[in-house]
Amino acid sequence: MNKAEKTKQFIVEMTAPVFNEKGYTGTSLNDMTNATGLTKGSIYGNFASKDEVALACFDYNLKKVNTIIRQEMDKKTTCRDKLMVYVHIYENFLKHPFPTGGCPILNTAVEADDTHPLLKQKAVDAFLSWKDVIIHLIEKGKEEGEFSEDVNAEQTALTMIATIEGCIMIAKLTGKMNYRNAIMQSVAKMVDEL
Amino acid sequence: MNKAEKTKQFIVEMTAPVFNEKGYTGTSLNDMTNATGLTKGSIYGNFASKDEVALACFDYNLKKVNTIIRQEMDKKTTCRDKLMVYVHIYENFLKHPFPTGGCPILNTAVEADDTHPLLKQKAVDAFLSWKDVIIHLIEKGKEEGEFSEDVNAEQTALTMIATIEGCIMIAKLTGKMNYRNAIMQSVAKMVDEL
DNA sequence: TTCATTTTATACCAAATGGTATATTTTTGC
DNA sequence: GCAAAAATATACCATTTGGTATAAAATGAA
Repeated sequence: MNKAEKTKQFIVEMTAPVFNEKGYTGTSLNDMTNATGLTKGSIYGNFASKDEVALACFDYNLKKVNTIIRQEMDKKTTCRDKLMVYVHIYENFLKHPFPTGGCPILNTAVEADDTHPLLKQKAVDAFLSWKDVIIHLIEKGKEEGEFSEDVNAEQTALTMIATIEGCIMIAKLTGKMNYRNAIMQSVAKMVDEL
Repeated sequence: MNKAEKTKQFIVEMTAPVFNEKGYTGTSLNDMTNATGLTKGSIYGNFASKDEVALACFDYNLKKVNTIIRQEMDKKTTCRDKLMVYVHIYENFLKHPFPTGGCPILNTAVEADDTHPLLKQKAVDAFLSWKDVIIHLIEKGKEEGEFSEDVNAEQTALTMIATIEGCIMIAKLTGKMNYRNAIMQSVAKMVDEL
């Protein structure tokens, strides 16, 4: 990894939290120079535009979440326990190196309507792949006799994600940890009843 | 209602969808003059700042949602049917005069972190009052023997709201109506099992 | 109808925005 | 250790930002 690649990585690492907190429009080039300590020229020497940095930051933030989830899932053996990882992670996400500003999918989905199609597409892809992970876990659980055969995998996946994302929004909005715990308990019940 | 009040109302009506779609930071004074056809001077003759317009727009958008919900609820008699109103409204919200850009609570919650405290406070208040409405409906349903006594009203309210908001986010992100329907079906099941 | 008051438009402001051309420094292969 | 290449900083650019002073026009009570 040469200097340029290191700096590129550095810029992403330092600005990713800012983009996730303030959003694409809310983050200015000034914010980016402040976060990195670099100058505009330096940033534009490594990236073609603000957009390009924002896209790289989304990937970085998403990868951060996905790494945590995969790590925790690998520790579990049953499909039910693997699904429960979502509950446990969001129940005490302070213990994990979670991206500052919350879920990048939620943040991007809400901000990037028609204004930032590339960013929105990344959010769509991330959501669909998350849904697939859950669906496959449920189908595998069915095959292995862990879950009931008449569980609707896609509906369950969609509802789980919706509830978790809503939970993140509410927790961030109100700051109430017991709200978050109550909602995640419902998700746990949902997984239990599969 | 004199001219000034009419214009104020007009400005809010025309800019409310823009604020809800593009967010506070994403909406410029230019957007506001375009949406209204008025000039900056005219807008600033009726409002002290962009903030003040944004706050009025949030109230306007929220009232729009709440009016629809209250109207539909008044048509129902049982607590279960009243709770189901949320399901039916979001299942085919195209039939209702829903604010452009989706749920103002969700949009504001995600954007207004620490940057716009007044806007955030409005979102918090709106959320809490929504939660209270559901809690009261559940408690009333318990009293009237409609729901089981051991239902946790607050947990149910929180989970319902989380799922609905997550549903709105997913529907807007993917544009898939069947995703939305699947999730709302889960909410319906939740209300059914009370 | 008049005239004071309110409402709207014009023309401006400083600051911040995203971006770039160029100069300077730092790496890096030899 | 040195030149070529790459990375970074400086200084600038046009445009847009939120906002305002002031002039023009519309309104409304007498």
